[in-house]
Amino acid sequence: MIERLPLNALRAFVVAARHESFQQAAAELHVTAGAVSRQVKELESRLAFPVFERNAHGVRLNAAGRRLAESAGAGLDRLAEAYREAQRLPRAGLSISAPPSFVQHWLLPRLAGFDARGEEVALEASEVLTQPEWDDGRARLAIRYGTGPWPGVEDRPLLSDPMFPVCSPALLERGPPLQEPADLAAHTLIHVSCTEPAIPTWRHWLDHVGAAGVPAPVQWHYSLFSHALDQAIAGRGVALVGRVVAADRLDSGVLVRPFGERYAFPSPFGYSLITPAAGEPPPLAVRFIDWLMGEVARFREGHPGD
Amino acid sequence: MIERLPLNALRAFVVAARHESFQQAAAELHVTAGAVSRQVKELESRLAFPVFERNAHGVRLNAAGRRLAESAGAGLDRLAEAYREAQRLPRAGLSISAPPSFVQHWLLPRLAGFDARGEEVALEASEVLTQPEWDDGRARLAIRYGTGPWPGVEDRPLLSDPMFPVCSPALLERGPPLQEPADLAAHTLIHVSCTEPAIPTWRHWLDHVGAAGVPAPVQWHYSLFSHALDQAIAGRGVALVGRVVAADRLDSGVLVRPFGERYAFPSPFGYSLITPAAGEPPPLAVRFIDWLMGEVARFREGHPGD
DNA sequence: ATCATAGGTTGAGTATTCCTGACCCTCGTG
DNA sequence: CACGAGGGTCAGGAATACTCAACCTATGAT
Repeated sequence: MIERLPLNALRAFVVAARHESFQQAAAELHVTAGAVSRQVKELESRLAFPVFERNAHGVRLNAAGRRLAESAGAGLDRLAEAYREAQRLPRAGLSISAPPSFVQHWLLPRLAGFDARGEEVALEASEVLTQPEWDDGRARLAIRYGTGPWPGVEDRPLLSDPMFPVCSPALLERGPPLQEPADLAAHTLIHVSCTEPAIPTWRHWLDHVGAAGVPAPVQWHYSLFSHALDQAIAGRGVALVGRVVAADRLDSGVLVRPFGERYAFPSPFGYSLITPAAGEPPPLAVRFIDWLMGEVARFREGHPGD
Repeated sequence: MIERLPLNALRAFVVAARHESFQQAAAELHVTAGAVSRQVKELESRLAFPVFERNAHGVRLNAAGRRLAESAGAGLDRLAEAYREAQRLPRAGLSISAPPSFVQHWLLPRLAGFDARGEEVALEASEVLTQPEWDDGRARLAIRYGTGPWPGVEDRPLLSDPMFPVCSPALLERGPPLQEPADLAAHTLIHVSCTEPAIPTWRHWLDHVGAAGVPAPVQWHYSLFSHALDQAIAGRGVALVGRVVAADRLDSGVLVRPFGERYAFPSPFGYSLITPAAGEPPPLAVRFIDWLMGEVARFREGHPGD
């Protein structure tokens, strides 16, 4: 009988039954209300009886629908619990979650120096600036960009992240003069935006360097530092970025700081290593953390700024 | 979490786990072993760990797989039970299961005479010659073609079904002579086959009429009397059929009995009305049975042969 | 050593299912 | 009358599931 179960229709129904709303069920299932409507219709067709009473302002379970929702819901909950438990099973390997630009511009270039000794390491680029809700059984670490603190987890600050303008050498040489902050008014400004939480903007930076009266409309907004860096390298403007992701590009010369070491904004945002508050980290995680701390120390030596 | 469950993969896995065989799971699920293999692979990919140990001669659950199979299986069983219970809920209407040819050639032409009074009647053509396993909550009747008895249900014989040859009038007039059974050797024979149970064949008929020595290779086999009747009407040969489904065509003259009323084979197969052994039939079912018995009586009057 | 068989795997393509977007409906409210 | 809310459905597209065929390994028979 299992083979004949209309599983997708039953799931849509159970969620719709719980809400007594196709709209809310759709939101929970990440589909449109039309999709829920169809699935419920399909179920009613197979059962040859309705499960909802319908009227213009919504649906309500009928008696048969309620019975089915209760028992089918129990089955689905059991199934979900089984799956969740399986996901939490401990397994070999390491799972690391870190901001995409950090991964690309800081972690990956150094990661070759870490010897996983044949164990599986999963590197997950994650744009969220919140602490992760780990849901698999792999040993897990997260590197997060934010202001901290990070409640409920073990929080180890890695690197502070002062912010400053960067641009391509060509723009500096051939573009409008760029010697003082006021000169930025004649340039295209590139910014990395994030509204929640609000990372520092050009406005913050200008206020900090005493150029509060300088108008500085930003023409370009990007959600990733990677993209802002790429556009700056391409000469399309001056980007306000953090030193961690910019360091290698500055070292290599494809980006320059137009005002030299001056005018760094001491951003409250920085990178932290987050680990679960409880439990003994497995050896692979311990080795990774040791390696990471060594790289962080090396970076600090080569780029004073904390 | 329910929205993220890979339901189809979990179902394939649970069945494969029960059998510890993708082949057997495939058979139960009515798919190919390749489909089961893919679903299990998909599940393992999402969980990031294997659930089976594999070798060349088959699969075996590993410990993690066993745990998941047990709890997920419980969830699916719960879901299946909920669905089954819903299917069994009593509902208005009547469900009638009957052989396709009987429906087409006997029941439908008469059914206009039955007043359902606005209630829903579901007529299900069913080729199976076994007693039905009713699985929905509608009041249910079945008409079955067979030899009986039908254990565990209430069995009411309706019509016996002597078998005899029929052909088109044109074939009789213009074809090879067809006056005695031996003449059949010069004709194309049409037969309705069913191996389980074995309904009477031309061989049985010839033996019965004392023509055991007459060779009679059957050129055409059909699984439905409908098709055999149609081919006979089209003049493509002589069909051995039962009187119940042939009656209307004989009455209308599009088919004739080449040997007249002679040589009817008293087949042990006949039509029976089957109802559940327990429970009080609802009024609609009672009315339908009364109507059916009336039609059966009328048929018997017009076509002596019991 | 070769061949046949069994069970599982996978590439490529097709079939089926599921979903979306847009437009429609009824009902209630202002 | 207009608007909003919630559900229903057509038509088309996206995603998933499946099939078929060819492949693999291991085992047993010759």
